[in-house]
Formats: sequence, C-alpha cells, structure tokens
Amino acid sequence: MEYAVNLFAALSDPIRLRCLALMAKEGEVCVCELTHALQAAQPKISKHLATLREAGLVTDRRDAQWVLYSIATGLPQWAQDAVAAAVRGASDSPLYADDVARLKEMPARPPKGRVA
Amino acid sequence: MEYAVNLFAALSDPIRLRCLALMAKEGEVCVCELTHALQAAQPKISKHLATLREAGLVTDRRDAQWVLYSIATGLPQWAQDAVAAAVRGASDSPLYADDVARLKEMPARPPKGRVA
DNA sequence: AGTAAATATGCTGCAAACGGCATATCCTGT
DNA sequence: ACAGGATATGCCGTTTGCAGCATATTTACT
Repeated sequence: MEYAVNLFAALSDPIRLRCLALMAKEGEVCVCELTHALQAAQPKISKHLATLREAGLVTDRRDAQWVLYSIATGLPQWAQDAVAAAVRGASDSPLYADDVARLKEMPARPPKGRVA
Repeated sequence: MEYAVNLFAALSDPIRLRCLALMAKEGEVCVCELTHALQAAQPKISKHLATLREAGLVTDRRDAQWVLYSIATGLPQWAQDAVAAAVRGASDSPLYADDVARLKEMPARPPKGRVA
C-alpha cells in the first residue's frame, strides 16, 4: 500500500508531471532541456527529478556532462498504467504544448543518440 | 494540469486508496462500513471521503441514515484509467485483504439495494 | 419531543512538501 | 591545472496535509 501511495504522491506535482510528459514524448531528456522547457530553476528541476527517481518512476544515465532521464521500465503493470494515464492527463494541459514548443526551439540542444 | 495534480494527490493516501478499493469491490459502501473495515476513526474516514469527493473521484448519495459512496463515473478516460490502476495497486496490499475480511464479518451491516 | 445512531465539520498541533538560494560535485576543453 | 557548464545537494522559511478531538447536523425510532 505504501508503495502505491508513494507512486501517486510522486505524480501529484505539476513540475513532475510536465517532466514525465516530455520524457514520454522525447524518450530521453537531460536536465538542462527540462530547465529550459519548463522555464524553472535548475535546482528545482533536479530535486523533482530526484523525487521521481526515488519513487522508481524514472531512470537516469550519465552521458558526458549531461544526465539523461527517461521513464522507468519494469514497473508493475498497474504502475505503468498509472504513469501512462498521468502522461495523458498532463498532455491535455496547454502548459504541455508550451513546454514542447520551447524545447523544440531550444538553442544548443545537447546531441542525442550518442550512446545506447 | 492542476486537475491532474489534484487527482493524483487524492490518490496518494493509504486511507483513500483502501476506501476506493472497497468501493470498487462492493459498488457502494457507507461510512460506517468503511470505518469498521479500516478500523479507523469515523471523522478521519469522513474527511478522507470529502477529499475524494472534492477531487471528483467519488459520488455520495443518502439512503436513510446512511450515506453511500461509490466511484464516480463520467471522468475523462485517462482519469478512469488512473483510478483503475490505483485500485489494482491497492488491492495488492495485505491491508486490502484484511479490510475485505473485516467488512465481510461486520455485524449489523446496513441493508443493500434498497434504492436504485 | 427526546434519544441514539450515522455522518460531517471546525479547531489545533505536528510533520512533510515545496520554493529559493547558496554551494558542492562532476565533466569537458584548453 | 584551470575555467566553465551541467547537475546535485544542503539549508531555511513558508505552506500544506494529516491526525485527534470535540461538536454540529441529520435521520430513525418510540
């Protein structure tokens, strides 16, 4: 029960939902991309990503100076369904469209697909 | 976005998840049944049910001296999926089995199906 | 009308969550 | 070795959520 509670608590924050929605769309995103897309302070983003990581919802991997985050796999089916529903719900918001637009026009976007 | 945040916040409490799981199983349950099944104080249950009601996740209807709660219908599809996932996640817990057992053996259980 | 059961609400204290800021760590290029 | 960009973490003040208790409200029964 506490596992489920922690999972839904991790989903109950606008910054975290917006990060998850971008990860769902992009596959992998680094912290500076999220910082730029959401127009939020970097420590704020980092701490919310830590919350998602501790809840087991995302995985991070280092690639050069960047840390790339993506939605975790291998969760229980109901948890995957919950995350998918959260992403769909978050994508309904106009905030999400703005985030996507800002990410698209981000200058000096870190290179993608360097390492598998 | 705030709508989604409120929904997941409503799902991030053990009492509320257990109530939802029992509603999913029973269809409708009254406050005294939840109080008995969860072995929690009545004001505590009532306040958590108010939280669920304000989040739009449950509907209540009065039947004589009882107020019967059930999972709301007509939510956006992603929200229904989220609730269904929450119920499945909550049902994984041994707490849920205990709640079901206590409800089954509850003495003087209020009559069901009196009004449609 | 009066009592008892069922339910809801108000109040208070405490603990957890969040934002902002400063700072530490890690990596890259020179 | 140094400088700068990217990321993480610690601290602090404020807010939010929750538990516990008392109390109000509604309903049924006599």
